Amino acid sequence: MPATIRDVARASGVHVSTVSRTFSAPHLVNPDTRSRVLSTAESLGYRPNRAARALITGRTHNIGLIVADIANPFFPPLIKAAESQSRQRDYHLFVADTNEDPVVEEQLVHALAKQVDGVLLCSPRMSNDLIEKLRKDVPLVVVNRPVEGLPAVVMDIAGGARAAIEHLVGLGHRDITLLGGPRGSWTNREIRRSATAAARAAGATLTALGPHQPTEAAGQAACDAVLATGASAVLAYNDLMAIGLLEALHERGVRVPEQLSVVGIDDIMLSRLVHPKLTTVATPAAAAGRAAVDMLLQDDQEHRATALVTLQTQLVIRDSTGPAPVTPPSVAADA
Amino acid sequence: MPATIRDVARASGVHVSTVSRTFSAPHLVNPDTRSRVLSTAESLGYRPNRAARALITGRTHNIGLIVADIANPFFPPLIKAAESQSRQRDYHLFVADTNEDPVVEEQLVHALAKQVDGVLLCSPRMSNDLIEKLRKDVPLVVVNRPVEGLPAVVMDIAGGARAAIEHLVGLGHRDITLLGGPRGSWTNREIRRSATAAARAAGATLTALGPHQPTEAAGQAACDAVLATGASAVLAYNDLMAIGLLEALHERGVRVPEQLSVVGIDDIMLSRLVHPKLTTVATPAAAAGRAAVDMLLQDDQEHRATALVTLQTQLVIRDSTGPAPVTPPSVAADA
DNA sequence: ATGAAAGCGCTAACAG
DNA sequence: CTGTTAGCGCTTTCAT
Repeated sequence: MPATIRDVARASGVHVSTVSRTFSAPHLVNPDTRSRVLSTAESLGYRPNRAARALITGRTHNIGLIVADIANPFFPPLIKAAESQSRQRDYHLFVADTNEDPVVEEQLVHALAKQVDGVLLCSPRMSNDLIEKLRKDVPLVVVNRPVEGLPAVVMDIAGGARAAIEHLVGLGHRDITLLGGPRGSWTNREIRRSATAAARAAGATLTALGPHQPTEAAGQAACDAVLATGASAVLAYNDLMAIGLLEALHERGVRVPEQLSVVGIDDIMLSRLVHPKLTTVATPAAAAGRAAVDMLLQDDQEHRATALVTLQTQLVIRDSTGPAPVTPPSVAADA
Repeated sequence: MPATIRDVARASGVHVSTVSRTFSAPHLVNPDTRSRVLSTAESLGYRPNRAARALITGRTHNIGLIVADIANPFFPPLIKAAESQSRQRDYHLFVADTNEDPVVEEQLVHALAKQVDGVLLCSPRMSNDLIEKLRKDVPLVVVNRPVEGLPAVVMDIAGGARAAIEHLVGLGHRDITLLGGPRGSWTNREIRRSATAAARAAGATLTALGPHQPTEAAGQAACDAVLATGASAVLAYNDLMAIGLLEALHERGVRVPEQLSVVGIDDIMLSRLVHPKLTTVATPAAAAGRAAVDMLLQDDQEHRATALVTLQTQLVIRDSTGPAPVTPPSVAADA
């Protein structure tokens, strides 16, 4: 039903190859012919079939984007930016959700491999070994995790976590709890490593909890465990967990930041809308989405293969952090 | 480089058509042959090329999803559900963002048309006429808007708006402001129509403001205009705007709900995390995403063409609504 | 500058 | 049940 290249050829009295060239190599065709072809194509409503083109060129002009959870507020800005950047370069974006499941992650890469020119693997939970294997099937760009010899865009999470710990120590906190994120998350390991080092350097103790799902519910559920540590401050794996914790704290009558200081990571929109406004480490999700697309589409294969882009993070101090209390919060809560 | 059907045929000593059948009509091939083919396919890492298949079958097994703004918290749950439902039925999902621009909307439908078996048009801003035209190019399912003769899934926004107004009237509010949403939104028109009727029926006045972008910033910016109406209650186009309004109100020292009651629509995750927790009309975004995919993939063309699925909404009363004050808020704010 | 012909990977009759 | 053949819509040599 839709017009094909043949219809256009017939209607404009040239051969299909000329029509083809008109679209894929316009400079190789006589201006007059070109405009004639173009106008009949226009009038027939002809649009090249990308799938057919892909069959022969090997380039689909599609990109796959795989995320752990579309509904996790960290991802939409990243997805939006990646989509926008893709389309600007005349690519379409497949979006797929793994539900935090590494097995689904692998299936998705395989399923998309033939239909895309590359896959953006965001915050993958699968092993590095598996990533190494999958890259044989399809060009990969990894987001939120460095992988040896593979293009990746990461954020300076270590710097962010350090800044957060230093901020807390500066406020007099000496016992800090780390509310850990999901198993398999590079970001989680990075936070832990960096926060531990920063705490030690400052003579503070850091108690790590987890692993946890990176959700508000998990943050809420971890409240008692957090209080049990007796710490006066918490650094959470992400804002969602921090916000869940904030809620549970509110229910239990623990005042933030008077009794307990809370720091998140990500700076999702929510963070400045909750009460108290969340102190957090801002991560440039949109920039990461754009950068990942750019890396994938970069012509220079050599350069791309080894590139590691690191995006800066920034501590945003709001109202959920304050001076360390004299009395630890678990005791205060009992009072 | 990747194995083709031909490689598999050669390696398993059968013809390509047999391999093809093994995958697309397994019951037509001898069990022994089948398992042999399957295992060599497995060992070669063969996966059917969907694009090539699409070329001949005419079915891509892809679906397009077009939304106004991926980062608008209303959409991620819808996208997630649509993606999950699609994949369960062995379809992949293209996601595209129009930035609330009707022109981009049209371009996207065209751009995706050849690559998908259908497009889910979510909260379209384009005209009905244009939708009618586009349906000639590709099967369409419209979400959040009924279109004559086209499959659509809508929410009972009218019922929700009525419930909201009745809730406010029941609290003694007599002057209500409607904080309008974007031009071109069917939902916006529906809210306005229904809220107006409900207010009239209850002997209350309703002042409509707008159009506005459906964003938090717009809600914030509209604060003064809202106060200027002298109303004691506000129904906003969506939660995002309501939350923006809440913020601005807080800055101006107007207490919610003591001085002004605020109701949102959507029940995004944010709504129960802001302070005060937002009273809102819950809309089933995830169910809509699933339903839309189901409708698109429904075998029965006849039935599909005329189907209109209406999903129920529900008023969720939280803390942003309360009894009408004696003194209107604009005066109180001045005091 | 344009035409002719081959073929990308696959499916779909049609034979056998 | 399996092989043969044709061709989906397009690009790309290779001629002309």
